[in-house]
Amino acid sequence: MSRIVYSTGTMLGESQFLHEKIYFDIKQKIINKEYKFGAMLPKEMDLMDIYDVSRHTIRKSMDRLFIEGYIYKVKGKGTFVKSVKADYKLSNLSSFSEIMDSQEGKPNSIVIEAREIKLTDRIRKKLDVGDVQLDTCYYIERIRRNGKTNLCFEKTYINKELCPNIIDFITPNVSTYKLYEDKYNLTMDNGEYNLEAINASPSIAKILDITDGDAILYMTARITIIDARPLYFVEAYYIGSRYIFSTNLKR
Amino acid sequence: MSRIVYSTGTMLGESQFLHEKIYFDIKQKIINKEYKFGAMLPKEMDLMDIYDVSRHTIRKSMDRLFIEGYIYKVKGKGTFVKSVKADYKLSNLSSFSEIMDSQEGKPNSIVIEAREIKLTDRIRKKLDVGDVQLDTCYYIERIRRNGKTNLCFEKTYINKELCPNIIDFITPNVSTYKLYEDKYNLTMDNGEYNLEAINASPSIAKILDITDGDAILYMTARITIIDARPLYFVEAYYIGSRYIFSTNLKR
DNA sequence: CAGTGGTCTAGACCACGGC
DNA sequence: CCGTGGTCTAGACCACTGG
Repeated sequence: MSRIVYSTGTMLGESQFLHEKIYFDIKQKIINKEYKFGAMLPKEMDLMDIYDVSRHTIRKSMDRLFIEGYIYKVKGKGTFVKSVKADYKLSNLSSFSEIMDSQEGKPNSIVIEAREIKLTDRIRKKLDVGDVQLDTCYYIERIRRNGKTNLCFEKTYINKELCPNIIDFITPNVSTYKLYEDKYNLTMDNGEYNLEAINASPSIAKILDITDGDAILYMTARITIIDARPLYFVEAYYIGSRYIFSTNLKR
Repeated sequence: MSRIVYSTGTMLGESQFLHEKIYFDIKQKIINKEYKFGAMLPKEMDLMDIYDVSRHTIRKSMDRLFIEGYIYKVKGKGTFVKSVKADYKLSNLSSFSEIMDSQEGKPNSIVIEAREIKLTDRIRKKLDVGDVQLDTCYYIERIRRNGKTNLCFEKTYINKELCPNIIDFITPNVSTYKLYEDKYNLTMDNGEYNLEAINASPSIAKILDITDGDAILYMTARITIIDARPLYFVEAYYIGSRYIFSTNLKR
């Protein structure tokens, strides 16, 4: 059994766990082309010797590399590096990416409104768990911008149960994301997204300072926490010519 | 150690593997509310007795239930059923879902064109692996419909290397999906999707029989096979008022 | 403190691919 | 046939939770 020899160069991550260290190390080697596209990785037995760990630990590292799209396996043959760059990590919950170079102008937002409102049936369906009866929720209306360019108009409906008094902390450029995580210790877990194309109505056009009928990417999403309780529901009107939604879907 | 007692009722799936049988069984019990929303599952030790298997096998079943969003775990406390229905299985590669009730009219398509074309630089970038030099690809132009209603106009660029002569098998309602899988034994693995909203150009409007300027959901996607080689690149113009794109993104 | 899930080991047998 | 990854077992120790 040899000693552990990890890749040199930029470290991708640290971990206290063997399987995660090995995952980072092999990922590093794939990125550094020490393991080239299409090539076969050392077989599990060899990796056991290389890292001086059990087979289970090797396989756990490989599982993660597989899920993230770096390798694939063929039973009876071996484990191979995918022939093209791949990182299937889903463009996480903040998955809208700007077309425009964000070199000039920083992302910022204008809060138009932040208050408690009565729930409509439509929104209640999105925020309700079933047994709890919600009457009100927090409502935030914002324009998101890049520098002085409008990007989208956004309405957010927040589950009051999960983050009481959150509107008291809302300021123009506060990250609601950070509020959820730090102030309320909530971890966002899943988002159900819907996207469609619509023509801007006169009122939306006015808010976004665009022309009536311009193409709008209308997105709704319900974001939930770890036990699947809805944290918030958001509807957003993205100016079509300024945003692209990107994602990876596996199999 | 007791004997295995599986759920009765509708079977969700069969498997030769213990971990998969247990996965199906627990999923069944969650759906049947034998394990209720928010409730704690039996601890791993108990599940080992219930199913008469080792801890590793139990944990493998639980891993899958976790990935698909049925359960969550809290270290030191236990494993719990998510409080709301959840199935995170990504709305797989055919993830466009119709708004319109598909009760009337069946999905069908009109092939406008199917031939071999020279690659432009733009398409080559999407289909190239790097070392191989592609000169041509297969090109298919289609209108997808539901009954007599147009849904989208679609241009597909297919990697010739992976499925030679595929255009000879293209007929109006053939499933290209099935061709890839059955005729060429290719398994689609991943898709990188981009979505944006645009106003219909005069030419697109004419093809889809809509009005100039109507909102269009313009989607491009590159679909790859297991070793990450691109199988095809597609660009599609979905009539905004008739389609919604839905997906789940985790964390 | 006891109880839970998370990590890790050492080993066995099987299924599939290719020679 | 051999070599590969896939399944499964039996057991150990650790880290976090809660009373």
